[in-house]
Amino acid sequence: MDASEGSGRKDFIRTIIEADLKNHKHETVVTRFPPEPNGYLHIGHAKAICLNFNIAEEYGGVCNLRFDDTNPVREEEKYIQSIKEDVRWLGYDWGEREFYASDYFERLYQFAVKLIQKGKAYVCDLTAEEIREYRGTLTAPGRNSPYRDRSAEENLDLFERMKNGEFADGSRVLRAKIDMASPNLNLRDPVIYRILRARHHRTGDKWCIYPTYDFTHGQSDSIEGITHSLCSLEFEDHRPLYDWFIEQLEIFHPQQIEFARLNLTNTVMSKRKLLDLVQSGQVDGWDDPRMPTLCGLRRRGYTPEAVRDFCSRIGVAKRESVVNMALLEHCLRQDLNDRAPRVMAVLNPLKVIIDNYPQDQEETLPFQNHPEDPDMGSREVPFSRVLYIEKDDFREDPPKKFFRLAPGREVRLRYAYYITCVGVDKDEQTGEVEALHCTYDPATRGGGSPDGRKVKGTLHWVSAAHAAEAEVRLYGPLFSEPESGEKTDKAVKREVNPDSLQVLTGCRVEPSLKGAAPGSLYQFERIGYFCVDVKDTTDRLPVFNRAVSLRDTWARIQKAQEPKG
RNA sequence: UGGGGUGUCGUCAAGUGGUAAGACACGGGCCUUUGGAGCCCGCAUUCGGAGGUUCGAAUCCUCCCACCCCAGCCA
Repeated sequence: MDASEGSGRKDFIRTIIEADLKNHKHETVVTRFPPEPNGYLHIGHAKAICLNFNIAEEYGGVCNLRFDDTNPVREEEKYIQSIKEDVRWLGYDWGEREFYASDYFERLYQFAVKLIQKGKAYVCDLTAEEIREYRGTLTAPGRNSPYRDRSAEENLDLFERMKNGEFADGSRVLRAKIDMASPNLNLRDPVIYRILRARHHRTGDKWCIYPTYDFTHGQSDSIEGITHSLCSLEFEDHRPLYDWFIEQLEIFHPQQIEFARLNLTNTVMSKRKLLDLVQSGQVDGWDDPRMPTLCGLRRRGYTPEAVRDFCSRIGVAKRESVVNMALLEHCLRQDLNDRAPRVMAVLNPLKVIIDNYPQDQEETLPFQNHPEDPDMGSREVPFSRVLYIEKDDFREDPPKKFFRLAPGREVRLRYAYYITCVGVDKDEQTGEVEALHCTYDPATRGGGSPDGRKVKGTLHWVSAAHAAEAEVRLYGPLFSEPESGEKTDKAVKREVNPDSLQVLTGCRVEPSLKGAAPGSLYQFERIGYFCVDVKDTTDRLPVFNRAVSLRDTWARIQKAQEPKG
C-alpha cells in the first residue's frame, strides 16, 4: 500500500503509528470510525473513514464502526442505517466489529462508581446556569461547587438514586472532581452524567441517566482496545481530560491523535448548516446532488473510487485548510474517463437537415463505446436525413478559433459524415436560427476522408426520428464564493448559487439510452459525465444528472477573448 | 489579559541541519474522428516576520505577528 512504499509521502499519523509498532508500544493497530447517529455522512466524514479503515488495513489491524450514541434526544435509528449504507458504499467492511457506546452504558456506570469511590467524582445539585457561573471564564478561575466535598457514601447513594429515577431531569449531575482553577476549562470539574428521561433508540427506557460524550468516548476506545484514536482538532483540549479518566480508572490507554477536518471550497460541511439548507428548502433534501453528503454525491454520479482517491490525495495534517473543489472533480473525471461508456446526447437541440441525403433513407453506423478501450465494444447508431446538433456548435458569425459549424463551413459528425452548412432557416419575426441545411459527403462515411482533407471540428449529433427525449440537470457549485462560510454564520444565510441547478428539458439522446438503468454512468461525448437519476427517472422520461463536465478548452478560449471589464 | 493548536507556490502538501518533493489549478507545446483523454515543458533564489547560532537553517535558539479552538447537563 501507499504507506509502505514511497519515502516522503507519509502523513504524520502514519509516521507515529510506524514508530509505535517499531518500538513495540503496540503490536497491532486498532482504529475506529465513531459517528454520532444524528445526521447524514458527508465528504468530510469520508476523510475520517478512509483514514481509519486504510490505516487498519495498511498495518494489518482492524477498524471498528462505533456509534457514539450518548444523546438519545438527538439520535435516531434511521441515521444508523444511512451511515452503514454510506460506509459500505465507500467500500469498507467492518465485519462483526459494529459497536455502540450504548452497549457500554453498564460499564460506564461502573466506571463512574469507581471514580466516586476514589473520591474523584461527586453529585452536584447546582443548576446548569450555576455550573456555568461557577466555571469561571477563559481568564478567571472557577469556584468550587458547594457540593464538591460530599462523602463517597453520600455520592454513591445519590448517584444510584439518580439512576433509579428518583430525581427530576436536570436536577443533579455527576461531576469529575479535578481542578476548578485549571487553565483548561475541560478540567474544571466537567459533568460526566446527566439525568435525562428520553427513550434511547437502542436501550429504550432502561436508563434515565446518560454519560456525556467526554465521559464516554475515551473509555469506549479503551474498552475496544483502540490503539490510535484519530479525531479532529477541536478535541485537542479534551485529551488531558480523557487521559485523566483513563489514569484514574486504570484501564487501557488509547493514544489520541488529532488532525484537521476537511473543508471544501464552494460548499459547507457542518451538519447544522447542511440541515439549514434542507429545512429552508434551498436544496431538495439530503441527497440533493449539490450536497456534499455522501448520498448527494452518490446521486450526483460520484463513484466511491473517486471519493477514496480524493481522500488519499488531500493528505492528513494539523493545519486547517480548504481544499479546492477542482481536485474532487478531477478525481471523478479521472475515474470516469476510464470506465464510462461514451454516448451521444444533445442538450440544446438545433435541427439539421441534410439536403442531399435521400428523404426516406436511414442507416446505422458503428460507434465505439470507448475509443481507448476496445474491450468495451461497439454499438450501432441510426443516422437519417434530419438530425439534431448542439445549438452551441453553430455560429452564424463565428469568432476566431471557433472550429465548429458555420455557414459554408465543413465539420465532421462523429463517426458519421462530413457535412457542410449551406443554409440557415430563421424565424422571420425574431431572426432566431430554427434549422440548418447541410450537405453531406457520402465518401466520408464513418468520419474519415479518403482524400485526406481535414476538418477542424467534430460534432456530436442524434437522429431526430430515432432519438429519445430526456431531462438533463446541470449542477454548479452550491455557493458561488470559494470561502463558503465555514467560518461565518452569515454564509449559510446567503442564498445558494442561483446557477447551482439548471434543468434542461427537451434534450435528445441516442436511442441506446432508452431504459438506461438508474444510477448508471455515461460520458456524453464532448459534454461531461452523467448519471441516470435514481429518484426521478421514469419509464417514459430518463433524467440525467451531470456529475462533472469535461474539461472545456473552448470555454477557456472564449473567456480569454472576452473584453475585460 | 488564561490554555491548547497552526503558519512552506493560487489551493492542498512533503521536508525534522546539507542547500525547497508531488498533486490540483494555471500557462505553453505535441497529438487527437470527443476543443475529451494522453504526452512534454514551465510554474516558491524561498519557507508568517525580525534577529541569532552554524561552514551551512524551512528545519536549532530568541522575540514578535497572524489565524483557529475552548467558558453545552452537544458531539
